[in-house]
Amino acid sequence: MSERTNRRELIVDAAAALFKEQGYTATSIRQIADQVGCTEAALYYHFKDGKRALLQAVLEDHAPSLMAILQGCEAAESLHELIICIGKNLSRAVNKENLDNFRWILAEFPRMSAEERAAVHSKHLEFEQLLAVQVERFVEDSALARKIAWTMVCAGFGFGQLFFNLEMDKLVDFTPKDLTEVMAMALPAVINMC
Amino acid sequence: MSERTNRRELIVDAAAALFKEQGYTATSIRQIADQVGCTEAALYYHFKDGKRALLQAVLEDHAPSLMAILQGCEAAESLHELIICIGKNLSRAVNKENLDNFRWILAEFPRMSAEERAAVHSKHLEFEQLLAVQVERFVEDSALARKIAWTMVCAGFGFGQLFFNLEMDKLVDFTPKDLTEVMAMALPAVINMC
DNA sequence: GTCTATAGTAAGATAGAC
DNA sequence: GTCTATCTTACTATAGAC
Repeated sequence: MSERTNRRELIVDAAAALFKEQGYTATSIRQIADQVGCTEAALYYHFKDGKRALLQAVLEDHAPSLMAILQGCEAAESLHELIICIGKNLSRAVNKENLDNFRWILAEFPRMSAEERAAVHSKHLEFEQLLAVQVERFVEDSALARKIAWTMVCAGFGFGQLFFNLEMDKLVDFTPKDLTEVMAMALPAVINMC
Repeated sequence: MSERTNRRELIVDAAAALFKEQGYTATSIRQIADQVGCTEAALYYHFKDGKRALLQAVLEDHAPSLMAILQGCEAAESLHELIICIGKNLSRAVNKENLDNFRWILAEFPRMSAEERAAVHSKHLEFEQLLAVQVERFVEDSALARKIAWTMVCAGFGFGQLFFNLEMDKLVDFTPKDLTEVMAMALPAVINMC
C-alpha cells in the first residue's frame, strides 16, 4: 500500500471519503479543502478543471476492489468447494469500505461520462472473467460456466446491497454464510442437468 | 391509477422525477418549481418544511413496486415452475422506472431518517414474506424456504443493479432469462439435499 | 393559493501577492 | 505551492401584496 502523503494524494483521499459519504453533488470544494487543511485555491492548483477533475481522480484511485473475492480459490477441487471458498472471502469483502464504494458508484453512474463508465465496466468485467476461469475448471460447457459465474456475481452483489447498504441485516437473519450454503448446494446441480 | 392533477401532487411527481434523475441534493427547489410551472414560494406553501418535506412525500408516494414480481405465481405447481414464473415477471419488472427507483433509494438511504429507513425496510420485508409463502408450498423446512427466497431476491436485485443500472447488459450477454434458467435448474436441487 | 421581491448563505472558480 | 480576497452565480427560505 502506498503512503499517499503528498498534498495531491491527500486531496484525492479526502474527496473520496466525502463523495462516498455524501455524494458528489452534495460535497463542496470548500469542504474538501477544509478536511485537507488547505484553501480552495490550493485545490484548484492541483486540479485545474475543478470538481470534475477531482471526481475522475477518485474514480481512478478508489475503485472498489473485487479481486480479494477470488483469493485462494485456485485450490478448490470442485464447484462446491469453489463456492464455499468464495463465500468465505465474501464475508470479509462485505464491509463498509467496499460497499460504500459500490453504492456510490451506482449512485453516480447515471451522471458519469462515457470514459468514466467504461472504467467502471472494465473493473467488473475483469473480475467476472477471472471468476469464469475458475468456474470453467468444473463446468465443461463454457457458456454455461459463464452463466453460473454471473449468477454468483448477481447474488453476491445483491446480497451486499440489500443486507449491508439497505441494512436488511438488522431485520432479517440471512448471512453471507446462508447465501453461500444455498448457492453451494444449488449450483453444482446445474452441471449434471446439461 | 389516480389522476394526480392537483398542484400538490404535481409537485411531488415532478420532485420524484428530478430526485431520481439527479439525486436529492443535486435537485434544487427552483428546478422543481420550474418543472411544475409555479414559483418557489408556491412550493413552500404546500410543503412548509421545504425540501426535506418534499423528500418524505416522494418516499411515501413513489416507493418501488415489487408486487408485480409475484403475479400469477399461485398457479405454479413446483419450485421449478415458481422460479420460471417469477423470471418472466422479472423481465418485465427490469425497466427504467423500477430500477431508477431502487438506485435512488440505495443512494439516498445513508442520509435518510430512521422513519424513512423503516418505510423502505417494510416494503422489502412485505415482498419477501409473500415470496416465502410461495416457496414454502414446495419446501417443507420453512427456514430453508426463507433462505431460498432470500437467495432469489438477492440474485434478482443484483441482476437489476449490475445489468440495468450499471449497464452491463451493453457489454455482456446475460439476460433475465439466463438468470432464471440457472436458478430454476439449481434451486430445486437444494430441497432433495436436506 | 400564487405571485414579486429580497434576505441571507454557500457554492464554484479565479486573480494576484508571497 | 499556497495564501487572501473577491467575483459571480445559485441556493433555501420568507415577507407581504394580490
